Amino acid sequence: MAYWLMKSEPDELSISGLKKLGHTRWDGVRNYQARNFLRAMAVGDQFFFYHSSCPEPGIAGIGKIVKAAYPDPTALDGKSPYFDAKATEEKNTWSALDVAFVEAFPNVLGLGFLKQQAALEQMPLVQKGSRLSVMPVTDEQWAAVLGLR
DNA sequence: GCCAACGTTGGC
DNA sequence: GCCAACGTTGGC
Repeated sequence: MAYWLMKSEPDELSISGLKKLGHTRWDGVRNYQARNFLRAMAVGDQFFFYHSSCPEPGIAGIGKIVKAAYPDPTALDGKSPYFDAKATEEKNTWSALDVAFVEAFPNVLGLGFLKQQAALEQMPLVQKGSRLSVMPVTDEQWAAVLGLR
């Protein structure tokens, strides 16, 4: 089993939103590096749910993968903000997967706080200029974050 | 709203 | 294949 971190704008989907839904499709990823990580995810893998572009950016909880990557339907949907004119039914570059709620942290672990943790300094998340929205998390980093809850 | 940093596009 | 211009991300 592998560990990951995925960013979401809470206005779009927050950890409490995922809790209410139970499970949902994770779609709209339009970056090749992030997409390749999506495709590497297996059913049962867990991920830190990160809130981005909001008043309190940080890790807000945990989710898990319940269905491995498949072609992202939003790329073919002209009404979707994630529509990609170059994508077709036969050749859809983009991937989505299904995730489920696991846990909401009692408090969001803020980005500033995470940056203070020596155990996390290798994470792209805390590195200057990094905009990667899906990234792997090592066993050690996973355990370190769990210890901060 | 600002802006640094990055990824993508497209002319050459 | 280079690289300038542009668009986007995301923290502040």
